Amino acid sequence: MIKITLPDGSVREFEPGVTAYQVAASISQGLAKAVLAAEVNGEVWDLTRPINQDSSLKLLKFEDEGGKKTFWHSSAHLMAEAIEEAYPGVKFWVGPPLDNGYYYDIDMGDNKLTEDDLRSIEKRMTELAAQANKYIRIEMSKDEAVKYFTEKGDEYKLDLLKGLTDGEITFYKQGSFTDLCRGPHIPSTEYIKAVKLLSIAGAYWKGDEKNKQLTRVYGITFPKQVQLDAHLAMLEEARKNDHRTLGRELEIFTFDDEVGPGLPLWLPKGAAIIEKLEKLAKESEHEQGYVRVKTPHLAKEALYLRSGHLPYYAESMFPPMEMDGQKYYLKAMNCPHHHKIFGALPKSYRDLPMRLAEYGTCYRYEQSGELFGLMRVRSMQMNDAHIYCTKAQFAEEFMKVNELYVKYFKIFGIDKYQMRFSKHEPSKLGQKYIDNAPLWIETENMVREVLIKSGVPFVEVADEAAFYGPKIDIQLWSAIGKEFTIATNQVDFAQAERFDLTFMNEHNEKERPIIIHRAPLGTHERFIGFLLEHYAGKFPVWLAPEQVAILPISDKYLDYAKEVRDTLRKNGLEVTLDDRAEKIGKKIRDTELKRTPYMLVVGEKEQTDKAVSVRRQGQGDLGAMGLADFTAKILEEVKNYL
RNA sequence: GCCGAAGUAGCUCAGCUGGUAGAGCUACUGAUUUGUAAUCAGUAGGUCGGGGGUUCGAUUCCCUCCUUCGGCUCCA
Repeated sequence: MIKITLPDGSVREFEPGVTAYQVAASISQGLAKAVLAAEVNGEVWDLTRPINQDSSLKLLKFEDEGGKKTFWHSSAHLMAEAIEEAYPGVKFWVGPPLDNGYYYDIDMGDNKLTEDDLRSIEKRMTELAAQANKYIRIEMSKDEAVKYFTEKGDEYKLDLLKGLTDGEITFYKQGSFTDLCRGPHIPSTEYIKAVKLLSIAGAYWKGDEKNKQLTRVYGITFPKQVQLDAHLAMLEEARKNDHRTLGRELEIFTFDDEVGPGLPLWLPKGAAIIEKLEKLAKESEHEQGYVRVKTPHLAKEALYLRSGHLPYYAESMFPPMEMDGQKYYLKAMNCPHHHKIFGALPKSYRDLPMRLAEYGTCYRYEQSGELFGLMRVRSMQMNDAHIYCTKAQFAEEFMKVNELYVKYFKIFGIDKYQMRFSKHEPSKLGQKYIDNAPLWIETENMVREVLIKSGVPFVEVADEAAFYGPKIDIQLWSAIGKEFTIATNQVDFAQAERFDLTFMNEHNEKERPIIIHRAPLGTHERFIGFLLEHYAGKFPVWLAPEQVAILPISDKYLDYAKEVRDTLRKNGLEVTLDDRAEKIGKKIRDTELKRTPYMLVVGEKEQTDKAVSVRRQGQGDLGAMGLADFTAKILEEVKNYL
């Protein structure tokens, strides 16, 4: 007998060779029906795989992460079966589960998939699922596997086999489809009741754009139709919170064909938000001893040759324009200009740390396919600053930048983010990264030490650094689940030398500063795009582009309404007056939809009492209040970033 | 840039297999003077993304360019 330990700590005894399914069945029939896979000693297994020794066991249902992943992985195989059946001879690369569904990368040969084809594949998948075919695990030696795929002429699976050794090669078969696969899988296709294929896309083989492009089909499945319906409804709902939709509805920004792709136009309300963000940043930076500078939007080629951007970054820059026999580039970043400012006057160690800040506008030639609303644009204004400091000051300066992040994220109520320590990739020195291995290692160690000391959780990722040094990126997710770097904090050990930047130290010797590039609020474009989604358009009072709307009951009270408006405006608030000849219900409805935080209803009573009837967006009527009291209340909220 | 899809009024969308376009909201005008999520009536608004082709005739079919969307690659 072997001992099976369940997550609640209870131990049950079984004959060796017992399967997780049998364990589930011994507990209850209902459980046995719902369970999809099992975690055996921390590893996800097929339900039908025999367990031969004492083990810990966790039964995974669809609701469990591992169960879901297994379910979708098996669904990918089911889709592959339907596709192979309809298009014999197509070759399959990989078909992994995702957080929401799965995909399979396929070399379709000369076949092309259309949306209509997806519908018929879906239909066939449902039919195949109903056949209740079992997913059968087959162990195979490497020689056998190589032979199988050589005969099949499948170079993709042969390529996968290269990385595998004997003993770890398994195949899975369901119905007519057999695939090289490590598994695990659900017991049978009959669990898959609801199928939706979401999209067709091209995906480069192994993610390298020099390779052939395969056809990637995205899909999602569920054990119940109602779950699929709910999922699709949720996607629909998420689309309503997409910053592109909200940006249009709330009149924040627009794009125009004649201005150009990726070049957003900020409408007055968008500009109002920008003003407030800048105010916050400028005040915060001022407190931390930053000084502000201003630099032009272009510069001669020589500047970017010196900075190293041209060799490493040219593809992302707009092509140069010729003037007076010189090439000029639109700036893709502010640092070279700032370095020139640092270098313009001799510096002493007493001047350091020197923190040069600018909301500089940069232009980057993003590939057309990458443009994405405000999140990925070609002109952007960065919450930029460069800190020039000594090695001894580095840790403290770096920590202070982190403090800024934390302060900002608290104000904005951002709690779901990931701090990513982006490192270089040694094999790409001299191509993607400046060729100085020891300096990379030294700097990365320095950054890691500071990060560990700061106690903020972070992940390390290779091959994500800037060309001049490692960086800390803050990753956030958009309403529709796209991941973005919102903020960045970069260490630069290369440019001080390239620009020959020095300061005189205490011993009357010239020394190079370390440079920190930092942009805690990223760019206005991406940050406001993110905020739109984060707040679902309901900006807090301090940040709202329209903070108060005054809604007179009728035009008899317009004079008083104007008085209220002017009083609030004198206090620096963004106020509008709805003087349309509409009924109050209509005015309220329209203002609610604009997400204006405060509505002030004014009529006979308010005029007599010098008062306002306050209505909070999303909350309803808060009752009447003296105008002076309301002004004090809202100013207090603004002051506290509420 | 690559693979796939789409582009009709300011917005959301309708327009069967080719016979030069329609609704709701918005805007404007008038009436209504209104008390916490839509008052009524009228008016205006589109070289159907641009260009070219096929056709007696193109929003509809074909080509091409532009833009947008879903991905890939890339990135703040």
